[in-house]
Amino acid sequence: MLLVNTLREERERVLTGLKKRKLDAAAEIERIVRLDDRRKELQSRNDELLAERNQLSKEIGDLFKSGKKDEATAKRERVNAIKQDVSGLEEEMDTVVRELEEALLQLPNVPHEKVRAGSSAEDNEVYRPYEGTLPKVGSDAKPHWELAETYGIFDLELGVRTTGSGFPVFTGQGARLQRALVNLFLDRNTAAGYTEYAPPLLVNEDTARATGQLPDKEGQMYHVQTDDLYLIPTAEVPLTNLYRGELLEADSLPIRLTGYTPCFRREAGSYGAHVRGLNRVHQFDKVEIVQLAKPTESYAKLEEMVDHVAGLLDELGLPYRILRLCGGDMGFTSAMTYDFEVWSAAQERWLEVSSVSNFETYQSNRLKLRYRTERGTELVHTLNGSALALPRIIAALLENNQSPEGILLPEVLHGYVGMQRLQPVVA
RNA sequence: GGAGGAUUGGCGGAGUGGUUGAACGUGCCUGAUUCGAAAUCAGGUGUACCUUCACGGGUACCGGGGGUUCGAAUCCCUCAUCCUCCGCCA
Repeated sequence: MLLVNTLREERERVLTGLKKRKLDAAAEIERIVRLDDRRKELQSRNDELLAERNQLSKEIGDLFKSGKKDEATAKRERVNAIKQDVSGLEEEMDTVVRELEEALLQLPNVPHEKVRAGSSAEDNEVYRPYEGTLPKVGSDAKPHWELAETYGIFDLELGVRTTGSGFPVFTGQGARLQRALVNLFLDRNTAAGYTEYAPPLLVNEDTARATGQLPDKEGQMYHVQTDDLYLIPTAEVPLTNLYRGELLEADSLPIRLTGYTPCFRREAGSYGAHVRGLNRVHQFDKVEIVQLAKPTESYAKLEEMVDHVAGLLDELGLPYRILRLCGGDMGFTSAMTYDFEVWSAAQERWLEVSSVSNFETYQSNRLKLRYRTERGTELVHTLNGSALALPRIIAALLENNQSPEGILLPEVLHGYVGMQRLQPVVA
């Protein structure tokens, strides 16, 4: 959530920034500033009345002690009148504040200066292209959903039986591969200074609101109505919220967190070839990294995270490119986002496997997550990224590394999986 | 699921209606003492919002919300969390 003061003091930057999202917010910002003016006015008036009440109450106490009942009674009437006014003012203030909050909640984050304007994925900028030549796997190459049958990696039909479509059941060496990847990623992340957490998979409404899933993405989360809890769409939500409401010391920053969790997404909509197999599912595994950083350092940390994720993909030997998303394709809460896409040789398309973002103070404002500076307190910057999301990594590994000898695993996985290649389970 | 107890500042812990943002201790900061340090002594030490060019002033906050009262950390209602005991359970 943007700060009203930002809207006041950096109006032009906000407006030009939001235009990159194809959003003209001039009128809305004007309205918000006016609401905030009204809020201040009401609070000033209310504070004055309360000050008078406090003063009179003191006097009443003294008058009673010295037995001047009549004077006390007169002042008591004045206080009662003040209370009337106060309750009226507070009611109006509640209305104004609620309206203000709702309006602010509707405004997305301001894209960073370097972010391109654009309305869709078409306009994204290739930030770091793939340098090598893309692997060719021949015309008889199979997509991963066919390989999954041959090699017993996962079974979508079983998922339908237990749950419904979009809930893959990983089987045998597929389940093993999955676990191996989780372990590899967590090991690499903790080695890079990220502290490992295993957070809850269900979160309450305050938590979902603080990182921006509510109200913007309400329909994308599974909601457990009986207990009013949400299944997490990403570990970002519980991990970042671990620090909600904290006032940190400057020397504790940056804070680096990592965690493995299943992620749940309703993703109502598109069907067809693009969502076959593991390309888009309702439940998937992901290892996430999160950083809390000083504003002056956050973009350096963003680059650090990008390099870290790139290192993981290098180790896996997967061809990938890095995009810097345009304004229109970025998430609501992000100021700058890099997407990582791996090449899926049999499908001959790029698959998104990681998204690394700087949210600046957009989340920390909702989180009330600050740190102490020489001058006072300041909101920290929050960042996060996938390191990595598993299904499409598995898809790419299967497709790119298929061979007559089986699925050749990258060396880094040999120890983790306990084999050098996956063998067919059916002829 | 049932019964009881608790929730106060960085920490410990007072405080059952009035001048208490909160005793006392401890931690931390500054100064004095010291060659330096320890010890000791003195002073300071929360957050948010409103207001002010500034100095400063004001309001709110003692788990959350609501109420009683001229006045609430203190009384009432409600919710949450934690602890203890019982039940159930991976």
